Amino acid sequence: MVSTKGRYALRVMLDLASNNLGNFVPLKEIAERQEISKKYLEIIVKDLVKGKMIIGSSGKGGGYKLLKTPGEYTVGEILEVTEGPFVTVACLSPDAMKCPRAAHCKTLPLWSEFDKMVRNFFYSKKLSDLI
Amino acid sequence: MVSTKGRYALRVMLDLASNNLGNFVPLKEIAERQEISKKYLEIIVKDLVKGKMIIGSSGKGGGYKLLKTPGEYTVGEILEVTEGPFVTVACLSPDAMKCPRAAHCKTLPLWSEFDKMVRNFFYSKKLSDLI
DNA sequence: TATTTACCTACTATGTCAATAGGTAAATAG
DNA sequence: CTATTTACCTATTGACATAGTAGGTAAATA
Repeated sequence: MVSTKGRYALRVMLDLASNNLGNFVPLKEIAERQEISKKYLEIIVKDLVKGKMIIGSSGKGGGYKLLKTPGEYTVGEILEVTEGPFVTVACLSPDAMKCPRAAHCKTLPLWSEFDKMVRNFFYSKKLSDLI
Repeated sequence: MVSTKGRYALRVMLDLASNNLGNFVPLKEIAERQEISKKYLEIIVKDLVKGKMIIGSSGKGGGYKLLKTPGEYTVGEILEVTEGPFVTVACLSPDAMKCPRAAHCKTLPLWSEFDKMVRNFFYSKKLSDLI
């Protein structure tokens, strides 16, 4: 299940890509266009800044801006920056304790294959594919 | 994210498929073999019974039994019976209020395509593929 | 200096997950 | 007919995540 955080992040990135005239775009404008609470978006863009997806500038004339062209972003990296690593099953989480049943678990290969498919799907979609 | 409920359900079904000698298998045995709390499994098998995946019989000599051959179950139906319908994004949930942005939403087709892929993945896997 | 913007810490209501607790009803073996 | 075994039932709980809100400070510009 993809949460609002990841979905909104993608919409922010798309909004910036569409209104990308080289200028900084204030979050207020994005919030209005996307009809999402500005307060909540603050949390999300913070993650995007930390993950080097966008850059922010304070003060008058400030706002947010993409760091690369829309073709250079994948949907996968945008989602991972905001939602954490793609792990559809706890057994496959990097920080999960090693399951003693893993070696002979009949279901693990299924989850592993699924995980791989999901990752591949999102990493093969570019931000520019959605414009 | 697939929860323990769905994962355990799949393991119960596989356990029944492997110990399927036509007899009823007591939950206690399944719980011991799978190293899962019997109490928690009760909730899960209840869903499986309600979803017509298995049948239960009380009293001595009782337990649970598959209703069909392992080749006639898909992983998808087992997961849906225990975890509810496959919906990776709230916007696509059947009981979600219709989003007014849906018509011109740039991201909706992506989620829709993803959902379809997930569904197709799990419905093309048979229980017998995991034995 | 006033205004606009990002950026920061903290808080909260609601819901889901992953169980646990303590029973009742049904079926069979002796 | 009684004891045992099994499924089946309702309710509760602690921990955590989700989806925000509240109220500020710092930075940059006009």
